[in-house]
Amino acid sequence: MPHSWERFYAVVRRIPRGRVATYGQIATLAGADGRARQVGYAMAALPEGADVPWHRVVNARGEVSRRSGGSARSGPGGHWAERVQRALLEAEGVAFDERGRIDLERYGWE
DNA sequence: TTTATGGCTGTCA
DNA sequence: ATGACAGCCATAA
Repeated sequence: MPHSWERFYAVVRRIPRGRVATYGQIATLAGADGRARQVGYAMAALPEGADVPWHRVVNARGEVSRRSGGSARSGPGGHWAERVQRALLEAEGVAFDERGRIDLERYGWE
């Protein structure tokens, strides 16, 4: 696991329970402004069981991004991730609207 | 080395 | 509001 990703993970670990942050935000806070895509990459590579609340990271529209790969594992990079992510957030009190989107004005971090 | 490939994002139609 | 496009740049091959 590349060292550069640790910076992203460190920022994600600071996201408070019940709030969400965008990829771009993570990149900026990690001192890598404009590298949102790398953040997504790092999340997808995150091993299952890592002590990083990856589910609190969503895209700029406040929705859970679709995974492209076909991995069947239930970890961050698998198919089930979308469902798991939503379930974990709802369990923390984050509300999704009928379209599966989060109100960033309300649940956004910072 | 060079190329391809993205859990993205801002802008514009 | 949604969808297409073009930048973005670290990894992997």
